[in-house]
Amino acid sequence: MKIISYNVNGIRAAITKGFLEWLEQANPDVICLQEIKALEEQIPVAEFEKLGYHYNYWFSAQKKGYSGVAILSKIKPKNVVIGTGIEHMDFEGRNLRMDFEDFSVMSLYLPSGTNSARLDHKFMYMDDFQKYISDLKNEIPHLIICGDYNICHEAIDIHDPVRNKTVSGFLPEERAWLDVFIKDGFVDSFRHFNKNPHHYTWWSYRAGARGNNKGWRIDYILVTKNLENRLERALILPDAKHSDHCPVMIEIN
DNA sequence: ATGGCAGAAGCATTCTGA
Repeated sequence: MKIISYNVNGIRAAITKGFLEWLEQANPDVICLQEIKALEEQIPVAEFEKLGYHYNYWFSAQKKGYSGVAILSKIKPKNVVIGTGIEHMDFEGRNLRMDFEDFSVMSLYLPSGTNSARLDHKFMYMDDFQKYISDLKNEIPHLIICGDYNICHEAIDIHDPVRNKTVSGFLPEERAWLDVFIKDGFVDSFRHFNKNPHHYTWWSYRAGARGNNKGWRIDYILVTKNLENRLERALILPDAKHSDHCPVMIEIN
């Protein structure tokens, strides 16, 4: 089973850049999207149906054109959960889950900390998300959390760890949170197979950052440890260029 | 230390991103 996670930075803009053709080629069974920046009625959902994605769920933010996540699946889920049930984590459309026979797949868009108010919100989200997942693992022991965590884990996950140590996304407190979150029961699927530096999933649009590979690795597919021995592959797909992020992928048996 | 680019709303410019 192939699972992809992709922050598309606006699904409509991504489609104008060939996202649908890419999706047909990549052909995942399940794709988790973040930053769809659209309401369901603004999205050409029939195009996804044509590609075999018959189980599509879109969770938009209350604010038009902002944030929002989705999961598209070729496989019928047993159950779908929209949001966490906690208001401050749900009003911006950041969390969606599909339960399949022997594991669940979540699409997560963790807030960014662009200013001090948003950073406070991000930390609150992180704290409550950690508790939410800690409880959820009792109910759903086999869990795959795909998404944009807006946090680089380690120094090798960013092109310039010195310059960015006071920038949200690479703050010591954010990195420590992600470190504990992972160590408390998850495997970072990409790092399970690849320990090398210079692999990123987001680049600024500015100053030729992508061409110079000055990026950050902030998109992850974390799987619970009980799924580790079922991982067959994990890749970053930097050739897909419909967004300032690129997709990440796993194959799991 | 600063700026640089892009998507979307809604129609000029503002907000947001990380």
